[in-house]
Amino acid sequence: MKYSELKKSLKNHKLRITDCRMDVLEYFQEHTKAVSIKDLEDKFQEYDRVTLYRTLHSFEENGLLHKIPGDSGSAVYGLCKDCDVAAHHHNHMHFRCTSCGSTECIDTPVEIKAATLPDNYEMASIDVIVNGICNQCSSN
Amino acid sequence: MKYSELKKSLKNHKLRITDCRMDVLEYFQEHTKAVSIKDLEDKFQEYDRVTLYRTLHSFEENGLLHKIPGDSGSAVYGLCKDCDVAAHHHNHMHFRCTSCGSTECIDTPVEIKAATLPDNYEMASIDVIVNGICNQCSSN
DNA sequence: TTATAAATGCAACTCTATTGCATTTTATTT
DNA sequence: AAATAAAATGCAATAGAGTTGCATTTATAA
Ligand SMILES: [Mn+2]
Ligand SMILES: [Mn+2]
Ligand SMILES: [Zn+2]
Ligand SMILES: [Zn+2]
Repeated sequence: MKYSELKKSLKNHKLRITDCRMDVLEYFQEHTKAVSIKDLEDKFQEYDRVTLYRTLHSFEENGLLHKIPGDSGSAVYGLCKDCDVAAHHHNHMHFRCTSCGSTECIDTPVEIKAATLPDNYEMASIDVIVNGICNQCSSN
Repeated sequence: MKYSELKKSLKNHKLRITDCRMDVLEYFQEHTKAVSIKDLEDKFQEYDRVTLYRTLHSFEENGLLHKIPGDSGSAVYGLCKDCDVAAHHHNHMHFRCTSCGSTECIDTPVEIKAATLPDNYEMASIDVIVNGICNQCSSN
């Protein structure tokens, strides 16, 4: 993605333009799989760990990234499609490969039927995580 | 649950009978909400933290407990219904209350239609996490 | 260009979880 | 009941993920 587009994206999400943010956003654009803080630390050794953490937080806060639930360990993040500063709104699911450990957003729309909850439970949102073997791993 | 029942349950799952395991298993039986290591540390100060961790691991390994995916922070565990040493098999969903932070297993069966995945992705299992307000919080 | 607010780097710190090893306990065999 | 082998426990040290405070630098707007 072009430099000017990245910049516009940051501005649209009310974020100041900094080297770190530009580089991290570009990195996300270039990768289909979800990204961990570890990935960023390895890739961007010129930035402090804390700055990378704060970059992820500001991106999440302002609707550029969403945190993807995982069993534990390190959190992973995926690019948002249509979220903004005001609110996140997602309806896609996530795929976690048990072979290579990668996680990715799956955009093929899935009908998630409103869950049947017991009385007095109010649903706000739903996360669906599919576990299995990803395309890359299944072809090896 | 009776002492003899707890004991039988441990034996059925190929686990040796120890004080810590008996107490922890009983604790899980008495609680409907998912339990964190923090809960156990607070409750069972007579056992070392490491022992509690190892208890959770052995229970998970042997089909007594399942780990419930969470955004991050500390892991939580729920009692298994019909799992054994050989394998876990779950088809229930989890409810996470955004007000009190609790997580619990929801047993009302939910039709989770096989997700439409892109080519060459193989699904093995699926986790559904519903976020919202739990019954206790909604009545306050 | 200057002023203000925000972002960064660094060090220290907290919290969660794991590992190694000596000791104790459990289950099994005699 | 006593001896044995295997497993569980406690303790200390270590590792890893993430956060906080503060001085310095940078981005934006006046
Ligand atoms: Mn996603
Ligand atoms: Mn459950
Ligand atoms: Zn894979
Ligand atoms: Zn609640």
